[in-house]
Amino acid sequence: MSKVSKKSPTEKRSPHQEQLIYERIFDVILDQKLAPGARLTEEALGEIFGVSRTIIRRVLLRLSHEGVVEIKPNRGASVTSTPVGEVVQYFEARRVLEGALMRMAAGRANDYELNDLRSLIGEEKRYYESRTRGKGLRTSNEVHFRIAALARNEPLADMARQLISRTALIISQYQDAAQAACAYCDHTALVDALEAGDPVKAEQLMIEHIGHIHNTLQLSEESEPVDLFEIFSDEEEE
Amino acid sequence: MSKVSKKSPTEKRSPHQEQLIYERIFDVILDQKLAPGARLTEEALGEIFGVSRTIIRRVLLRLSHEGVVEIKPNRGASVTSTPVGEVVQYFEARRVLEGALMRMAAGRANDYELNDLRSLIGEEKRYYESRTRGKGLRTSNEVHFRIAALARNEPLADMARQLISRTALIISQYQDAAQAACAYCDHTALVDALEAGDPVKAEQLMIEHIGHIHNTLQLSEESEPVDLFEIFSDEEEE
DNA sequence: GTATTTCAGATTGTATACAACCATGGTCAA
DNA sequence: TTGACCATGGTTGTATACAATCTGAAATAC
Repeated sequence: MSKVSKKSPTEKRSPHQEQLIYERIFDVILDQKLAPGARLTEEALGEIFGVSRTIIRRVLLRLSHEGVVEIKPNRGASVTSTPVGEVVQYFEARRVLEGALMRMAAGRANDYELNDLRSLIGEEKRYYESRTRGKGLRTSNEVHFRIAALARNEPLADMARQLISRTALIISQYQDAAQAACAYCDHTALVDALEAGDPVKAEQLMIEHIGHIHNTLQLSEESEPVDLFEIFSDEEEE
Repeated sequence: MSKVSKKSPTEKRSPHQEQLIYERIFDVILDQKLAPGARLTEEALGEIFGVSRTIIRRVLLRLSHEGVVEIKPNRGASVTSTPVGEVVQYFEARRVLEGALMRMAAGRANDYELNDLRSLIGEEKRYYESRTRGKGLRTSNEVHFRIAALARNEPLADMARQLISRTALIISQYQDAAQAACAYCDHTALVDALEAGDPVKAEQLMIEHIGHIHNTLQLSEESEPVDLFEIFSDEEEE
């Protein structure tokens, strides 16, 4: 009864099936249909996607390596819940990495790539205006992915990709849907700076843009998993 | 007959067995006992370490995710061989990342951490003087790991770790054993800069240090897998 | 009534069986 | 001799069986 996507026999044994499952799970998490902390049991996922636990296990392993899910020994996988205190580190990391990439990318993009980026930003705008949260967030990521690729440094771009994906999870955890509106305005400015080819300005804009995203988050600690020890620790000692 | 390390019954089912196997394989690669391109068959490794292919598979998956081995569908895993042309990207990536980390770490280390680093560098020096190549390389990595940790930014430090490991593989591929001598001199200067707390100077030293390492590599393309197309491509067109 | 123990259900950990696939070498025809 | 074809051995891909482990609740003792 819970078979969400019973595969048609024709697409069985597709070589990308693992990739597809990976994306489906990640999408569901970004859409907040699976909240941070939610458990991902292997058998259930296997049944949903019509494969054995073996495949699911590999997908979960990959997701865990990218920090999107956490795997605890004998306890299985659950969607990563980022403590408020660690959020700032991820945004600092993005400023450092994507700032550097932006500096390297300035002036290196050809017209084709720039047009491509601008049309992608148009798409992003439409998603946000139609309140399609998950899709918008993913398109926004794609913009950052492509900018990272323009620096022509595979290892750095790979790391940026990881970091951007990981941050998307944080955003979906801490951002009110209403706040998500204005990312694409910044993005247009970023592309303009790339075209102009001023490395210092380009880096500065990226750093500010990431700061803007960071500022839209509601970093209150209310619904955090409570640490009872911390709460009671200094009650009598003062 | 090929059972290298038949486990004693007492250490069976150790929770770290996977981690141990991971390290053993990585060590062997860094010691150049397994050259780039060498195949790693699952069954053989399983027999060697006394576990089933299941475990080996996970280890290989992890190694591949870190870029140390390459897994091709239906063809299995082999030690990654980095083309000469990509080497420069890895070193550029390290300059960017570790430079930033060094800037962030400057002045943040306490005396305990500094002493720890200095004694580690002493160890490193001994390994290099006694011509223990693999051990020396790994200790050298450890110095970089710890410096990265001093910036107090987990995500960035994690990425630096990945990059450093990956670069170690490149070094073992392209560096003559004889050239490996002088890393620890630079390292002492790095620690001094951290203690002094001058971010700009600290970053500059790290960038230069990584440049030094890069310069010791023998980046000739002799034993590279030859691309016949490239060789013959412009012969008649000029 | 509280705390401890114990047991059942559910879930993950590992090994293994079998299917799918690829590479190699040999055979045969041109 | 060259090229295509096919068979075979070895290796990976996937599913599944069983063992180990954890969780939670009921039962028992105090």
